[in-house]
Amino acid sequence: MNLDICKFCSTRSSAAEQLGSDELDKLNYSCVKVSFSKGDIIFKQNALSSNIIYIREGLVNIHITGPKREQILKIAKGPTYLGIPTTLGDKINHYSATALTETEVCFIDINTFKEFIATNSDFAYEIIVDLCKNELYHFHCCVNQLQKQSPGRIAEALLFFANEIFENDKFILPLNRHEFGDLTGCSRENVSRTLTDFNKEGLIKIDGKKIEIIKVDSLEWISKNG
Amino acid sequence: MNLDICKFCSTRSSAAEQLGSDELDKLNYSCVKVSFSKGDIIFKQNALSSNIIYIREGLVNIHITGPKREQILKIAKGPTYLGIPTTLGDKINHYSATALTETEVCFIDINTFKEFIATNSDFAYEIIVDLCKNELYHFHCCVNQLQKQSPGRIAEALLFFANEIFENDKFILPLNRHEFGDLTGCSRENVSRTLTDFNKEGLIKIDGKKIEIIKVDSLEWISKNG
DNA sequence: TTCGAGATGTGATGTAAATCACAATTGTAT
DNA sequence: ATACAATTGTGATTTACATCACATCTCGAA
Repeated sequence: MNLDICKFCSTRSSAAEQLGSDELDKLNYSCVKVSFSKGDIIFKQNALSSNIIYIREGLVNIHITGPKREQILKIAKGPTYLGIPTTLGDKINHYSATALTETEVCFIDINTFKEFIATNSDFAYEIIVDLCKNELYHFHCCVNQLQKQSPGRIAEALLFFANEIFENDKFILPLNRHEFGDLTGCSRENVSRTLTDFNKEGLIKIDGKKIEIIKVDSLEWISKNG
Repeated sequence: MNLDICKFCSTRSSAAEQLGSDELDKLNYSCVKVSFSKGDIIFKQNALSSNIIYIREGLVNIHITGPKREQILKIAKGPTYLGIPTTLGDKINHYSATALTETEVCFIDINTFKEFIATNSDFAYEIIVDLCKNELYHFHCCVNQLQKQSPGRIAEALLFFANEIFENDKFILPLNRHEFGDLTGCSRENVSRTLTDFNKEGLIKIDGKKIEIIKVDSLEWISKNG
């Protein structure tokens, strides 16, 4: 698999041939590639950050410490950028990022990034569209969480994993029941109960973390109207 | 008051002197200024859009139709841009915008906007930071709505109006109780009750829509921990 | 294998807040 | 002013869901 899709990595490698080692060091510093294992913290809420994060490959849990419990804001899936608003803005991470799978990450220096934006308007456009997706997600999230009751939110989360993350009706949930509750705004117990209900009604099949969506339409209905 | 702060309006007026009337028409079309009265719909959810909206002056209610009730996502305050992700993305409005006060709006043609981004990287940067603010707001919103109970959400909304919108502890709420509930995810009755509670406890003073924040600290505490 | 810790399922109970119901108040047009 | 509609306040009832409590299951370490 070719993971060398980071714009800054490619820039570096093509430019490297014509550069002396001092300049090469400087450029190396502008994009550093790091691997994370499941459970590793990529960056922490409230910490200072001067890098843009490019998730090359892997699933990442984006979460914050809420007044009562940990709140999962979203599950990010590579390839995607993280921390652009933070790093362009007040430089303080407004959320934590934790690897849910083996994850390949590029840390891109802010100045390198800014230069790239300035000389490449298509890229700026691409980023804005990417941020757009986030914005839409959050609009979704807000309505979802506010108005639907728990079965609706849980159904939506299941469809989200099937459609957006795994692109498959059969998948292994990368969260435990507690974390699934942190994502959907439910208690651990409520998640359990609702999943077994869905199971009994034949909407899904569960075997621990292995989940199979059976009746997509019914789940979609619950997600929209439940 | 000088309202001519729209980048595209200024471009037009300075360029206009050297242009023939055909070219002028074309440029006029690229940025159209419109006034809205209180209650007017600026654009509607699900409608097609090929314009970026620049709110020059005024308060705008950003809302969507949820499964159960209308949901207010945020109160936008000019000067600010709206619809950038929409117009760069799938061109369908993902929310409605309704004027809460007299509002001055520029409708900017997408091509004009794109050209401007391409030739002005500072501007792209500015927009990304602006979108960033939105993203942060929504993170806030999500945790807020999910984990706090209603007094906390209502306290936060009151502080939001005082600090962000009116920059004054005394203000006239631009929403009725029902709409205030749509913003905070509460029923009309719950908003009433909570506000009278706050009033009785001396945290605020209410006279219909006139609200005065008395004990900021207490409200902040409730907003954070309530 | 056995053990034990963490994860999960499930019933009983408590509670925040929606809903229902109606009264009181305010605003608005005639 | 009068009438009527919309908004707001407040009590009573209902309900979704959290919390509590405890049983069961899973899985890794000894």
